[in-house]
Amino acid sequence: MPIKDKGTEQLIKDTAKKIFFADGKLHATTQDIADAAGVNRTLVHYYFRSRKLLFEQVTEEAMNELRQMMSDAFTGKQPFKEKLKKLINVFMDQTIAYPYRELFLITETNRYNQEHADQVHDTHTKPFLAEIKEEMDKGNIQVMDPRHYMMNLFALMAYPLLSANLSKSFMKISDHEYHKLMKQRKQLIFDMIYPAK
Amino acid sequence: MPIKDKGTEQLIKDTAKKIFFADGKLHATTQDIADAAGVNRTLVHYYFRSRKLLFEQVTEEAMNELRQMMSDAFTGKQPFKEKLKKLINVFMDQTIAYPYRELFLITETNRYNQEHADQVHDTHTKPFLAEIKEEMDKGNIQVMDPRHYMMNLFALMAYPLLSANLSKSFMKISDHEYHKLMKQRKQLIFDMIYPAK
DNA sequence: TTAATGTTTGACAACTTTGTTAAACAAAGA
DNA sequence: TCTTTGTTTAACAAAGTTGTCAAACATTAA
Repeated sequence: MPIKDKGTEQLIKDTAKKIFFADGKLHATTQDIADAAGVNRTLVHYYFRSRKLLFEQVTEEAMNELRQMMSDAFTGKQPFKEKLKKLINVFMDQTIAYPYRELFLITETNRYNQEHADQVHDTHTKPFLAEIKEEMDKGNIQVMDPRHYMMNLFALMAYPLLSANLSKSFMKISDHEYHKLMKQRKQLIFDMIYPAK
Repeated sequence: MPIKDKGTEQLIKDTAKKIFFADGKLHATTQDIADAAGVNRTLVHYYFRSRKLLFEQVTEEAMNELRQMMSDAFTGKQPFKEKLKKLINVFMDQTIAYPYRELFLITETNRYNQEHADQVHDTHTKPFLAEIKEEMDKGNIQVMDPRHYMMNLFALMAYPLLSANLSKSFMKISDHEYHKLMKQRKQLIFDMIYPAK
């Protein structure tokens, strides 16, 4: 009995992620994905049954990665400052590799009148917000609604990479220069969001 | 001779903008647009010749709006602080009305291997960056690469509205509450980016 | 009223994209 | 070897999307 080959299935999924999350080609067809993966398009249907199911699986896994990142960064007993550093480090690395991941999630939920958009089931955000609140009470960070603090953090991390092409055009920055700027942002964001006293 | 009717043409364009920029439905077809506008799909071709030309026109106008906003906010002799307030006010209002406008521009340029993505021809960004630099020299705002400052500003304004559905899910915020948070952000962003001494 | 011009519609053609099927192929156990 | 099971392919079918056309309709000038 032949071993069920995980190779091709994984290849298709990884290629789809590359096209959606890294290249930002949200309008890619199953043919585009198959071509990029170097396989026959029928295999997409063989492994995933339909385009929609492939999309759902990719979406689901991207959501899990997001949750996992939150969980990894915010469990354990290190001080808030260290957790924050870790979060920025991991999320920025992910966003550099996959700048359009959130964009994909957003457009996919917008696509079908956000029926099942609400069931996210994340258990780590609440403790995160609570820790932010504590840190404000301690006087370590600027006082505001912790939800604003969280939005600011993710905005500063995600948006410049998301809008890279637009920003490069407007500010006339070369690819090389832009990359250099992005590398500086981990530290810069930390300093903005957790200022030295 | 009948007057060339600008009504229907404008209606189609406005509807397209509503679907793309406000609803974030980037995969909308010409049929979707025609239905939403309540007109026959053939009219889309009558007025715009092809789907691609409609898209290009919508893209072009969105880019012009962005440039216009920069120009409006950054010409004149008011102090930097006032210009900044004005920019935040106008851009936030635009982004609340059209949260997905930039997202549309980004995905459309990603779609066709960014051939003509570079020709933005914006003349207001450079003076803007220069004014930021001046303000840093005066000690009024935190010293960093002015381009980072600009990216931070736009990130803080655009991202929370862009990712509203995602944020609402993760933080379990209702539509009503989210709207309230967004209204607070004009002031909050100004305070972050131009802190009182 | 009639002619001219612009607008709107439905029917149809062309093309693209998705999904299905049967057959060929490959690997491994009996 | 032969059978079984899983994998890959090409051909085809179905659906969706875009684009064209001729005819109907509306408005205004002559």
